[in-house]
Amino acid sequence: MPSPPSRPALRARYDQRRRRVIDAAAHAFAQRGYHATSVAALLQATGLTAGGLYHYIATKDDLLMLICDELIDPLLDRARAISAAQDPPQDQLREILHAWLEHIEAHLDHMRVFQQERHVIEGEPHWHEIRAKRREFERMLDEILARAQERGVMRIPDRRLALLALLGMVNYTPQWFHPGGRLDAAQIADGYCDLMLEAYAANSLRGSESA
Amino acid sequence: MPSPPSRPALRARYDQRRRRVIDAAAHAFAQRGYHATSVAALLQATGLTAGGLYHYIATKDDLLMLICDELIDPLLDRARAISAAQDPPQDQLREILHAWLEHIEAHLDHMRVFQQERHVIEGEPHWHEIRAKRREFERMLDEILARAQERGVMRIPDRRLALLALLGMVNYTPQWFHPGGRLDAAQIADGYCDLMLEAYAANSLRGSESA
Amino acid sequence: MPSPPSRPALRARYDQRRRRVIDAAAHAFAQRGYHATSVAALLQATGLTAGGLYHYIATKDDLLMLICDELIDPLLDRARAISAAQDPPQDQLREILHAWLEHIEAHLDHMRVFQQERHVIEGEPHWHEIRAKRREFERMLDEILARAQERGVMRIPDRRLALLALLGMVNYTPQWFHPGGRLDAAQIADGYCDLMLEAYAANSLRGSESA
Amino acid sequence: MPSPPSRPALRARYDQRRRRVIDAAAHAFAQRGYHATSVAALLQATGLTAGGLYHYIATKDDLLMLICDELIDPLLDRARAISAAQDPPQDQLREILHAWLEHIEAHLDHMRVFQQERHVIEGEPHWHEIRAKRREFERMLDEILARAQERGVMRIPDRRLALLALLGMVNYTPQWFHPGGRLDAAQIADGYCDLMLEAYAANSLRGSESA
DNA sequence: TATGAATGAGCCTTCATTCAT
DNA sequence: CATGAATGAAGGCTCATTCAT
Repeated sequence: MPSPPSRPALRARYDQRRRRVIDAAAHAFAQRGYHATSVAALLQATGLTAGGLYHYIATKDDLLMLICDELIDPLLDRARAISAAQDPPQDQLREILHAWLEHIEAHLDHMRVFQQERHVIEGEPHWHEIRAKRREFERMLDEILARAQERGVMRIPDRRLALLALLGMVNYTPQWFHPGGRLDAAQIADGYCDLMLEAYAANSLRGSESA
Repeated sequence: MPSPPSRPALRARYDQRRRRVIDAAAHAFAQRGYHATSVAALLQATGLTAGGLYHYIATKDDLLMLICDELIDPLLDRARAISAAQDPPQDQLREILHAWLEHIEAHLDHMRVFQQERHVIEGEPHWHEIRAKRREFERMLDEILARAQERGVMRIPDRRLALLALLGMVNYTPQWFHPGGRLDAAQIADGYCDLMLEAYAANSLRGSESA
Repeated sequence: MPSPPSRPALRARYDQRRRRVIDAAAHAFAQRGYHATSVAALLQATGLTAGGLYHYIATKDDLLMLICDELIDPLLDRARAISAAQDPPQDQLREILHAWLEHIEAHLDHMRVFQQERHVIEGEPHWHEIRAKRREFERMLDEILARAQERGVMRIPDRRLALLALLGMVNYTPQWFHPGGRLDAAQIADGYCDLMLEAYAANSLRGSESA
Repeated sequence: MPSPPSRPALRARYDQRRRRVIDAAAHAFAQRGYHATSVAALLQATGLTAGGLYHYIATKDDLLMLICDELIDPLLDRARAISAAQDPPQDQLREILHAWLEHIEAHLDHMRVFQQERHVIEGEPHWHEIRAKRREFERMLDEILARAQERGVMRIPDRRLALLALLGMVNYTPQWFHPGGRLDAAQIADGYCDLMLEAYAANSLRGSESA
């Protein structure tokens, strides 16, 4: 893998082609799995030859990391922005879920790969960076729930479990979501948000009764 | 793979050893992943030799199917029993979640493997049987939700999404659950059950207001 | 590369076959060079298949180290014995040269490989051990020269240069020696020994004159 | 590889750059070995681009031949001159050794490559020319020894072995020589020359005694 | 019965060289 | 002239599985 060209004009073309390679790989990995996708299959999918592919990536593993990398950063940025704006926590929750599910919708293959190839990803040297970003994202979610509790908007018996339930339902989404289906990202986000807000509504009848 | 011994005394010992092989494999696959676990590693983990291992299994893939097989049937049986007994749907939901999470707790490695190695499992000829069982389980869950709706116990805006959310949170559990931790299977089951019941409570304040 | 069998009977057969592999590789490397000898060529030379070869070695590089390893130790042992026995230094020199050249004669291919593939060998992690042994051997040679000087048997203007000249002529030998030729190892050893003893004879005419 | 420019002004610049390429390659090959030095490394060392490099050479192998070619001819010319001038053979030996070791000193990298990459060089079609020149050089050395014997200046028990010993010590020199060290080319040449003259001195005491 | 040496197709990757731009 | 993306054959190596002993 030679270093990318530094001249801007060439660099742009290089980046574009590289992106195409990464997306094609994400699609193939999502479809058939990382291990079942041979480099030969990637060559066919990209139309490149063996040597050509390795202009854009260092390793088949590396390809996996590239898929994951470009996945996390943009979502993390949006989450930070939402978290920084001091909207009411229930609004923040909805916004972050919308961002998240739109991200899943936009990068469905990448998300599927990220979910499914944990063992490979965790074996990479890069892994700790990805995990750190993941944790930051989860911490922001948790803080929203905490603020909702503090402000009396939600009453959550076990916040850790609530967070894990939320992570579970969202992370499972790529496994069944298919674009153009009955539900779009926004509807799913609203569904999950309502689910959480209703479940832990501070002023629910049962909530009031048990108080 | 020679056929198992037919004399009962020998058959018992055979079955016991085979179970030990399957469990060891489940542990290794859960820890390192199916592809990263070589047959050689399995040999070391079981203390068997190459020839010895293949007395108990036909194939490495086959091992994966064995792990999955013994996983689904007992849970499916319990679910059928719960479903057949005509308890109130909210009780059925709680019972099935308890059964489910106890199953996860008891077969944590197997569950992790089942979740993580989808691509391999889906490539097996056996796969359609497993999928059929899986779908039966999900259908039973769905029917409980449907009955709860019919009887006015729950008011679910989108039952498909509610089901998928539930599947997501439970299926995600093996990824973070660790035995002897703060929460046991029963507590998690109750947490999820409450979450669902509260979220879709028919007589919630907000539910009534928005109606 | 599986670990070698521990049962003595099997171990013997294993060691014998392994030796045959190493010798065949040494021959091929000596003939065509390390890089020009593909693993496929090694397979043909040994009659093994790809997987079979890798029962005996870990790596093609490893093979090179095996060739070198078994080369140095026996000679070093003989040199130590000669060095320990406190014969007159001129006898020690002759003995060590005989041992050395017989070693070259007996392991001609290995020696050629060792001389010719320096760059590969020096890149190996094992390299520092080999270098240490090599240096010990050279130090023993140097000590013999030093003792010869001390005892007035030789008068050496520049002992370092004398040692390097000796190393040069012996190390060059594998490049032209061919078994069954006009000169055998003993004759060459004597030739080199005489060359050194005459060149630095303490009581030579010119030596005396210049003193 | 386009043909070099024919206009003299351009040709000079071309030759100069080409020389720089060859020297850089010699340095890299000497340092890391021919096979371990990729063309990419050569590009970095020279500052050229792939296309650029191939203006000056036809092939990576070709580069090796260029390194060797410019190595032998000048030394051979000097040797011929020394051989033609009918000085006493002991003076010729000294002169040729001085020329030789100065050549080594001046082209240390090239000499190292020539010594170390025998297998590659011998695979080249060009090889027979180089070998012919090499042999001519060795024949001239041998003739000097023969003349010394004829004239009674030296008494050499085995002239072939004496020649091989000399070739060995000189050819080994590039492996340990380092410019600016304790010994310069002239001192080494004298050391080797004295070594040979003393070893085979016709009128040595022991020589006379043993006769 | 139990062993472990052997199989061999297929894997990922490299790199000297070319040629459209 | 110069560029650097692309070539593609060949490389070393793996590993689930078999079977002679």
